[in-house]
Amino acid sequence: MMNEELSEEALEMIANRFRLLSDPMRLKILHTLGTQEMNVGEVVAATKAGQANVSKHLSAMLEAGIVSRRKEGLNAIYRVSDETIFELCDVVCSRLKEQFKRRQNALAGIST
Amino acid sequence: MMNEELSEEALEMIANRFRLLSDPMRLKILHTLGTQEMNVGEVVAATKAGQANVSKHLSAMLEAGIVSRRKEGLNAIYRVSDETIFELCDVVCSRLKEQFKRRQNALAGIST
DNA sequence: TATAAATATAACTATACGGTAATATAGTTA
DNA sequence: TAACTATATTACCGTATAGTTATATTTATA
Repeated sequence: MMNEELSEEALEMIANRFRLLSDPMRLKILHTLGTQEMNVGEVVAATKAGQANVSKHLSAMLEAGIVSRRKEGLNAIYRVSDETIFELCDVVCSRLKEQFKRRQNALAGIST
Repeated sequence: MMNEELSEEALEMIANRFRLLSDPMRLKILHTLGTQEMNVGEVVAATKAGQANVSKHLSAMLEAGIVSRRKEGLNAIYRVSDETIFELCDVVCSRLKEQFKRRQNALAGIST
């Protein structure tokens, strides 16, 4: 039950999902989008990143099914379509906080 | 409450944590370790990867606090010290399954 | 002390990836 | 149709990263 074999292919798919989350700019875009819909220009403005850069990141996340897109006139309107993203970030964030707190406590007894 | 500012530094720390999980070999090592303790040689044998490669990956994850190490004679014995790793992988895995099922259903009505 | 074994580190290579500038592609409006 | 706007794509560059080979380091043993 526990130690199922994980195929190389499965490992790569999981790794690829994590890889999409392993870039600060993509995290910033996702955090900027949050639960709203935004067009590319709005994301560009909010993140202060280049248009091509934002577009490329959004395309990558679209292909992975992390965001979805709809067109409205000239605008491409994106939203986060995979809510588990936020769950993943929350888990990581909590863990990091915990970890730093533990390290801080480990240093608490040292005299300056 | 929801849309807190996330500093560049925080974004990078979170991204770095995801980056460590974004490599199939590291995932394989973590999955191999599971809840057991193993020395480097055992991990090398189980993963069929190079010794230097495994050692380097373990070092990176050690520094990040994902695994811990203890020495016993000649051996370096590692174990996963961050259980949230498995939680993260589970969430991703479930999401991927769901996503593929949805795509499969979307194609169900097409005549071959 | 010399040798062997387990692990870590350094140096190197090939590749992947992020950012940017320039250009292409729609879609809109005059 | 021509000019304009929003977005996407291409080409390129610099850097980061995974894997490998060779070597260093550490500990045990003859």
